[in-house]
This record gives sequence, C-alpha cells and structure tokens, in this order.
Amino acid sequence: MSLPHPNTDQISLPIVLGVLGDPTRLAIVRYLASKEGVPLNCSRFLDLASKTNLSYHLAKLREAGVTRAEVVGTNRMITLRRADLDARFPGLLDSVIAAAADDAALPAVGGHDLEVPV
Amino acid sequence: MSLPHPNTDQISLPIVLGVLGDPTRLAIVRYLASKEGVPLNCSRFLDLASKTNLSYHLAKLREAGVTRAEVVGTNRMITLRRADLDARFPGLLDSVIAAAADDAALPAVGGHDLEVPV
DNA sequence: TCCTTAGTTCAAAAGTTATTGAACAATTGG
DNA sequence: CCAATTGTTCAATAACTTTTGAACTAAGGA
Repeated sequence: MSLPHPNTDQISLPIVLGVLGDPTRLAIVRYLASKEGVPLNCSRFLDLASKTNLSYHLAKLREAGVTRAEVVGTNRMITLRRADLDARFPGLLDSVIAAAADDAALPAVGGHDLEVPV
Repeated sequence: MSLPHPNTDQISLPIVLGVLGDPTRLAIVRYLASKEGVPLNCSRFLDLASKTNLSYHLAKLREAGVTRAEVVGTNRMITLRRADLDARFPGLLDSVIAAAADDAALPAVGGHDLEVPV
C-alpha cells in the first residue's frame, strides 16, 4: 500500500510556498535536507510537534510534493523530493534551505543521532 | 506621514514564504518584478482583487518586508525590496520569480501599459 | 471651497488551517 | 496469539485569514 503524491508537473508554486510558510514544516524540511539521502521515519520529528500533529504536517508536505513517503513495514520513510523540486523550481529549495539554516528563530531538531547503528 | 516597514534583519523566512503562498500576492510580486525599478501605485493591481482586498494584500506584503510603500500625495508608490530580500535570503526572490513566470495557473496582470506617458 | 481620486479602516461573515485526544489499523517480535 | 510500535483518522475546537461593503481620511485640482 502506498500514499498519494502529486507528480512533478502537478507541484504548484503557491502551494509549496504556503506549505513552507510554517515554522514546524520548515524545520522538518531543514532537517531532511541536513540528512539528505537518508530516509527518516516520522518519529525523528517528535521534538517538533505531537504525533498527531506531525502526521498532519507531514501529510501537507507530501501532498504539496515537497516530500515523498514510502511505506516500509509500520514506518513511513520520508525523503525530500529534491530532484523533482529542482526540476520544477530551480534554485528554490536551495535558497529556502540556506535561508532557514541561519534563521535562529526556527525550531531545531536532532540530537539522538542513531540513523544507522554501526 | 509614512507606513510601517520591518527593517532588513527583522524580515522572517516563514512569514515571507507564507505571504508569497497566496496566488494574488504572488501575482503582485511577479508584476512588480516585471517592472522592477518603476514604483507602481495600488490601482495597477485592480485586475487582481477589489480595492479593499488589495489594500489588505499589499499591507501583508509590506509588513512581511517584501515590498516598500512610499506615500506620494494620495498615492502609495510600491516597490519590491529586492536588495533587502537578496541580502537576507540570497537567491530566494529570483527563484520564486522565475518559478512564478512559467506558472500558467497564476493570475496575470497588465495590459494598460501607461506608466510613463511619453 | 467643493469635488474627485487614492487608498485605509472597521466590523461582519465566510472560509481555512492548526492542534488536540481518543480510537483505530497494520506490522513486527516474542 | 498477544503486546508493542508506528502512524492514521475522526470530530471538536481554537485560531487565524480572506473577502466584503460602508464609512472614512487626506491630497489635489477646478
């Protein structure tokens, strides 16, 4: 079973901007960008919001085409749709991430760094 | 008498993104960008919304730090805060404008091209 | 001075988004 | 099978945003 995602040409600029105009979601994107390539499950974002609320924000990001969620067992592995966003809106994601990186007012995520237990 | 504007370091990324995540405001910004350097008065945007509603959207853009409004007689002359936005969020405005340029779903503005009667 | 033009403000209504807790479903491990 | 883990859905509420019309202010021109 898989979750609904827009395809690349359906990604809309105002919707993407609107979705990124929320500090919680911006923090999620920033964290995904900092671990780019590594699929993360939802619980990695629990310092940002409650489980229910995260489900809501992650659905918004997915429906806007910003993230992709793959079902793996009971997990949803989440990645940034970097290639699709770069194709559709060149430079946008990079400038947003760079701007978010030095915005002290944004909530931070992280600490428990155990993505691949060696 | 002058209108309140945030100064450059007060411009916030989520607020800017949120403000741009509205098709009417994105169309305003796109039009300002297409006439960059030329200050435009509010009535130039009347194909996008009613006068009252424009006042609302233009205030949002101004309060977010995206535009500057200068009072000249009974007019408010509006410009993009390009230098400030570029300083604060390098590349962001350009990528948004470029993306908006080829988004057919966005409302268009223009036609009556009489900014400087020659 | 009076009229017009340009834009704002206000209050109300309508619509949308965010947040919550309780209940649910699906998978995995013991 | 049972329990735990992971995440969703639902309904309710709270909080914000958008849109509207009527009333207003302030400047400029006749």
